[in-house]
Amino acid sequence: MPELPEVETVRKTLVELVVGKTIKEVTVGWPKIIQHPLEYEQFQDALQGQTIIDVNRKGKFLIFILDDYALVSHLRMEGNYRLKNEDDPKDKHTHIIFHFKDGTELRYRDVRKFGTMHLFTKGTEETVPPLSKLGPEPFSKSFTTNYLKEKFAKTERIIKAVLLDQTIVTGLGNIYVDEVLHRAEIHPERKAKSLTDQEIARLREQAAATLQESIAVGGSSVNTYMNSHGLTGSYQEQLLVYGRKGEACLQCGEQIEKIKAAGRGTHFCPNCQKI
DNA sequence: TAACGTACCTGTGCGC
DNA sequence: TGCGCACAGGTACGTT
Repeated sequence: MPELPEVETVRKTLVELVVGKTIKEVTVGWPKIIQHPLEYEQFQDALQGQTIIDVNRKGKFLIFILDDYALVSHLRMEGNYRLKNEDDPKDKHTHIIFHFKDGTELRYRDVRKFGTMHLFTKGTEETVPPLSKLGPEPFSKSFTTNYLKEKFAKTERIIKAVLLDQTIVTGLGNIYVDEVLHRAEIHPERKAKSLTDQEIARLREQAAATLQESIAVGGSSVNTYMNSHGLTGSYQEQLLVYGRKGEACLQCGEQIEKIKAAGRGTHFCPNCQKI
């Protein structure tokens, strides 16, 4: 499932593949993916003749910058983009196709149809949801120990739930939250407000480091994620706890456990991460 | 208002 | 072998 490092990898490849291309028309096979405007025909009409100027990212959202619009795309669980020629065979899970004037097309494929797209007038996209609700990214200047301390003090939730909350910190998903908590030696079911200053500092540091290390190797490729070249990342080889239930902890040798926390499958080492 | 539960989806894996 | 069910998970929205 794409989290911040995977989305960043997709963004980089999209910049190489589609910047400068002009959209001839758009095919929408599953209208529910288009969240804004409400009528998908308006989405199709607006995109006709638009050239892709850049591809940005905020948290796990991709932002296609066009002449007059910004297309905000979330891949959710299994969404991915592939650049194809118009005569290449179609796949049954391809739901949106951006046909370019040069005969190529950008295909949005999403087995579970969870992904979303919002089209806004350029310049307004950051002022409305979903982007306006996002908190800072783990490597932004505003993501400080004091910022976290303030947020944690105001909630009764466990740390796992708080780190998954994109309004607190954007970019972490289930995999990286487990990894960051293990690296910071914090039990996922600890109340966020119970963390010491030292633990919060460790958490902040590990969140930034984990994501940066993953971006450097192209993200992780758990399950079905692929970037737009059809290539996979390699960070999954460095995962310390996620998907390793019953295996030995690489730090201490204790068996990795899997529980349900914040409604999500949660992996941790009961020895390194004591409650 | 905060926190929790559920819906959205489909492929996969497991048990019977 | 084949069927049916539980599970996976990010976010929005409804409920408590």
